[in-house]
Amino acid sequence: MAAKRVKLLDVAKAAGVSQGTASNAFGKPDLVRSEVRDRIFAAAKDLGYRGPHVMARMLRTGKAGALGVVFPDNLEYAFSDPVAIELLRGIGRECARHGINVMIISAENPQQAIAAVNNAAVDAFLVHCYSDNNDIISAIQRRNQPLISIDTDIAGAAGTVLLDDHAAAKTAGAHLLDCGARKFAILSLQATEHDHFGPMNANRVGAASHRVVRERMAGYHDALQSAGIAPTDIIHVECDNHSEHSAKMTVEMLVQHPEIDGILAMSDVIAIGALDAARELGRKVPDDLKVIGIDGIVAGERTDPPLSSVRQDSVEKGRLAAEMALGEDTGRTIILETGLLVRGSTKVV
Amino acid sequence: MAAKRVKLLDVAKAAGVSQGTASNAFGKPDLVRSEVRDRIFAAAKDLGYRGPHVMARMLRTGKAGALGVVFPDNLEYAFSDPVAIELLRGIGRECARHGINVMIISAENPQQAIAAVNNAAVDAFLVHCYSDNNDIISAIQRRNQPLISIDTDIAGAAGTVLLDDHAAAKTAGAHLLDCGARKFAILSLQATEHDHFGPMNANRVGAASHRVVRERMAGYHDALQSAGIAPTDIIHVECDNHSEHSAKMTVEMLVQHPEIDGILAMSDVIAIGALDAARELGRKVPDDLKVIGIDGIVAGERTDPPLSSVRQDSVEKGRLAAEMALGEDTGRTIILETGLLVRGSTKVV
DNA sequence: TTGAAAGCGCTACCAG
DNA sequence: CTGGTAGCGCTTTCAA
Repeated sequence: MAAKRVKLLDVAKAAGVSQGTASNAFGKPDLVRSEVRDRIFAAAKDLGYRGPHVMARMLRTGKAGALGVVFPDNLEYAFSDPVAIELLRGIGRECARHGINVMIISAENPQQAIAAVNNAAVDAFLVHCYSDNNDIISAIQRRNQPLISIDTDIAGAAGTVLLDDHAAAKTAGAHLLDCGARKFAILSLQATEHDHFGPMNANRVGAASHRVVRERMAGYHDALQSAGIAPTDIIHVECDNHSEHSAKMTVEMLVQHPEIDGILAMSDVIAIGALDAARELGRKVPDDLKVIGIDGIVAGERTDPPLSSVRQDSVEKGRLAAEMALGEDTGRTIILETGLLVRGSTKVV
Repeated sequence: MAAKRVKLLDVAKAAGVSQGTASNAFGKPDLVRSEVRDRIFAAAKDLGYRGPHVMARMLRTGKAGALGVVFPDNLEYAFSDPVAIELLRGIGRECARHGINVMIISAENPQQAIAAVNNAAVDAFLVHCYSDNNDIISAIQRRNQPLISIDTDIAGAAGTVLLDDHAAAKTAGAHLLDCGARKFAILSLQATEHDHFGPMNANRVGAASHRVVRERMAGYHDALQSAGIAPTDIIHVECDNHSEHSAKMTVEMLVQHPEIDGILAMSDVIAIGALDAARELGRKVPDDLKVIGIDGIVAGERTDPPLSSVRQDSVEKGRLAAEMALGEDTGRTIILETGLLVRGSTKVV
């Protein structure tokens, strides 16, 4: 029951060596003659010593052996969004390579999240967020440890990993035009820190503070503009990043604007909801209505019809972020490639 | 750049109080007169003090403020299996309620995993595994901290959360019988520490050391036995828990045993692969062939046809495990309910 | 309320 | 290679 009792000094005494040597036997075995080492291990086993105390070692060395991962925009996001999970998979893989654990900063609300950040024994932080004006991010910065930002630019970050979101969205828009769509709707991710789900007016569209939303919006508009379609000709709807919610929004939208024949969704999760909505309304995809997402999640292979998308490699994104956090060179920004993924929701294949 | 420079003592001196009082100002504000407290905070801000040093606090208090989660059977499992992710969601939710972070123990191989366990500053471990004879588990036990086991019985655990796997499988078997299936295949999860994927002979079936496999197997056999179907009349195939793999196994199996009209899969992931295989071979589900999984994952709603299953509440399973780890009462075993989920893969609905 | 001082257990340094 | 020892930064007695 009792916590850790016997300590290194006890072992050292029992083995007739100094504490320093005992420490080396565990931490740097090569520095200790094998004969002495065996004696130390024997004494340790004898006394029931469980190995160096983790927290004491941390304090002494200043290394936590863990990377903190934070999702300031949505604290439940880590284990609910498929893209976040791919990100974590990449992070986990790279951390494993380095013998480092992954700490998920978990909290119920932003205030708790700040405390969670302050209590986390980690060597660096990986932050996935949509914008950088955020108390949680400030709290992380105050810790003065390397901070890698994913999908946003954070001033002073030790590294940044991003997509070319503008290009990705432009690709999606161009593809729908190619497929013959002419009357468009954009299903946007949440545009600012405060949600305003539902139809977006021009003000709201312009107010997007989330970098990802701003860039993708501009990319869509760019693509459509080149076909003579102005932003004011486009229906904009802000959706929560859940298929159920986007399905509901899409139903309302399609009822009110039955002329829409092309839906540009800022995430595959949102796009999948749009497909559900289309099915519910009896709209034929891709004949009547074309739908394309962004992300290229695996679930998109199994939808009915399979979802076209602009894929990104989220696993690699996470891996790179972790690599930067664990590496030396600082201040770099990596921009990942994206690519068109044509499936049944835009074209009969 | 430099690490944390100014320390509590500096702040205390600057504010003209003792270190103890300064500590209290941060940790137990109520014990310090507000006037003094303000002076301390002012000094802190002045000197650029960033708040108590996490590792030092840990060493002193012995609390890590984090729960460790380990998947000894498959270290990549955490971020790839949908059931594991639900588990993590539940764990994350409960930890958030308690202001505790979640540490995922990550490693590339079992040996590294032992090091990862030993380096993890956590207050307790949550272990999801199929069987308990495992070096990683021994390493965790050596840490002498509360250990909650999920889906297996581990001797000496501070708590255990399980399903009634026997009943769950029996339910699945009985349902397929109800639906008219008469010639069965069981797609098993990996049965022992060492994989042996492919057709299982009676020896292999009997050798299952993984508790979940043993129980589910017995449950299936039980159900079918009552219809006069002996275990020897059943085709058994051991599958990796990936749809691609189970699809391949299922194709081979159905080619060799075209008479099969009922597939009992030990997980939904495996069952989804079986559906893919059936489609590939042009078998009509559910008319020609009925398929049922276990788990009730969300993805099963979107397969073609939607997947019948015996659902479990994995989120709640994780939440309960975390609750036990964070709570006081020790040694309990919780057995969660399961329930039949009828969808299109067994019955025209 | 506040102050003084004792460690938490270890690793890294320096001397031999 | 090995021994001695300082000190990582904090919280928490215990006394005043």
